[in-house]
Amino acid sequence: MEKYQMFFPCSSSANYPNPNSTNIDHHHRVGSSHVYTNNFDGRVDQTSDAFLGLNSTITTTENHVGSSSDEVLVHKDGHPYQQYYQQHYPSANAGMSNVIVGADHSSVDPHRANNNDSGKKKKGEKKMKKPKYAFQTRSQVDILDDGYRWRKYGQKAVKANKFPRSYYRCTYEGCNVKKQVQRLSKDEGVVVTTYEGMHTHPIDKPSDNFERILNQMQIYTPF
DNA sequence: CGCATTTGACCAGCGC
DNA sequence: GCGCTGGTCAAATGCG
Repeated sequence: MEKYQMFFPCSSSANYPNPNSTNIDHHHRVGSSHVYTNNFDGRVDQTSDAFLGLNSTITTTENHVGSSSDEVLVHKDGHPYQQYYQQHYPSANAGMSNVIVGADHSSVDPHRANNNDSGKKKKGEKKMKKPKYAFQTRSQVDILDDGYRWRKYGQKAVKANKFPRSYYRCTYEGCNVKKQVQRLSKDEGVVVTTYEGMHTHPIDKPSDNFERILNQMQIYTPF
């Protein structure tokens, strides 16, 4: 079951290509309006403006970093998730051609979320940054069953997107993992799930959750 | 009854 | 300073 967890941004496993680790300290910081899509044939396609309107600010200029803008980080030598996934799920490659996309180190609730509670941030404290990982999938359902239990805590209309963004938090006690789910307005079939933080506990439904996600995906060709 | 969802209010950061 | 936007809170509501 760990293996599922490792693919998601929630594991602290050393096998997971953690963007915070030295493995990726030569990562290439790309413009915030770019997204990398796996092809699993060794290429990493760069598509423009595909980070989904996840934040409207990221679609404006390349070096602009707004309050909530996302800096998409990719591994210098290709996509780490791609490599990891190929290693562990070689049989499912076909279904993964539409999957993600990118990780970022955007700012996270600088005023409240001091990692795990109550929130009040001390004056002068620097913004905390947590890695975020965005999964772009083509799916009829918004919520992909990743095996964890989530509680919805908010929903917001997003600029330039007719679909609202939903905010979820892991319900496991002490676990502060969050995710955002949003459907693309320019392609209603595409759902973007952004994970933030790391789970501090085993998966709740350890069975076949990852395969289930794959089954919910359809092949996505950007153009 | 307990838990999850909805939704308006609130707050902070940013650009102008 | 003001308005806009994203993110969160929390009371109200819904549901099994």
